[in-house]
Amino acid sequence: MPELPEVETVVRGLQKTVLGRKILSVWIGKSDFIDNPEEFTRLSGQTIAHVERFGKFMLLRLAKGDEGETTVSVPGGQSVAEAKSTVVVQEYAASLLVHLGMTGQIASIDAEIPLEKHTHVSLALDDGRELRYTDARRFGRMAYLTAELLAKEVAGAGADPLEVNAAEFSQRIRSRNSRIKALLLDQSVLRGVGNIYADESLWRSKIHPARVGSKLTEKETQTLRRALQEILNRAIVMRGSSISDFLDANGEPGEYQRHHRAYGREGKPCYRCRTPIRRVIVAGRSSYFCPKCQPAPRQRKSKRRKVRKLGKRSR
DNA sequence: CTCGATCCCTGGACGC
DNA sequence: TGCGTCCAGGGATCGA
Repeated sequence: MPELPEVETVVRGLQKTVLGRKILSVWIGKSDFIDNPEEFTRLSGQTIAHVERFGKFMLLRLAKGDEGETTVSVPGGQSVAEAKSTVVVQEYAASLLVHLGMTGQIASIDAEIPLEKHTHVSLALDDGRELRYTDARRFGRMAYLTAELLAKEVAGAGADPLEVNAAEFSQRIRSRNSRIKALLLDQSVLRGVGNIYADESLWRSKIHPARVGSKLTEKETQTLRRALQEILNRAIVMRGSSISDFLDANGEPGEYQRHHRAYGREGKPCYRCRTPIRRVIVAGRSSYFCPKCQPAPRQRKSKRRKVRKLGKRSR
């Protein structure tokens, strides 16, 4: 499932293959995962001026006509190179947003190659290739966004886990009464973390997934932050995790799945203490953890039990 | 605010 | 061989 490292890997691939390419025409198959398929005709004639990642989203920034990225005007006299490093760039009139969901793949493919069964969008490019989006389960999402819509889209997003500093991370986690697993998965807390890297970072920092954010110590919180960043960075280097069917923009699988220490390892020995890894559902998601290294929190609110007992008695 | 449940969707695993 | 069932999960949504 594409999370931050997988999306980053795909983005880097696209930067090598589609940057500066002009979109000549648009083909759409099934469109129920597209916000506004009728707007996609606007893609024709536009040039892919920039490709970036925002959490688990990919943003293909578009420039009108034949202008390449080097001729895009940037407000405030910033150079394009500088603008790239800012978190949210707004100088492009429109962007194509792509979310890979569970099974989405996007890649530049030779136009001669027949469409795959679950290819739903194909953009003909000016180099004889096609930028194709393929997604069997259609849990992904695409949208043609004006600068205004993009601003709305990005408004409530959480911090980038790779850039967030100690103070902000602490504030975002320790101010909440949700379980840490839920917080890590919440894209309005941190953008880009999914089930795999949440479990991996919790295992690494020896924190049980059902611990409550506000009850983590500052030390634990910072250990978690460092673990998360190290794991994400390492996973990016390894081109992501290929479980199920993740492939990068070149159709290559990643390697990081070989380094998973918790995710998907139910019943297998913990790499630290040999205790069998367990799987529980937390925040509605499978959560893999070591019951010895990651001690469970003491009973969460006994509110339910108390209310019931007292209620019966007093009424 | 926080929770769990439900839905979306299809391929793959599993049981018979 | 084939069919039915269950499960996976990111995110939206809804009721408690």
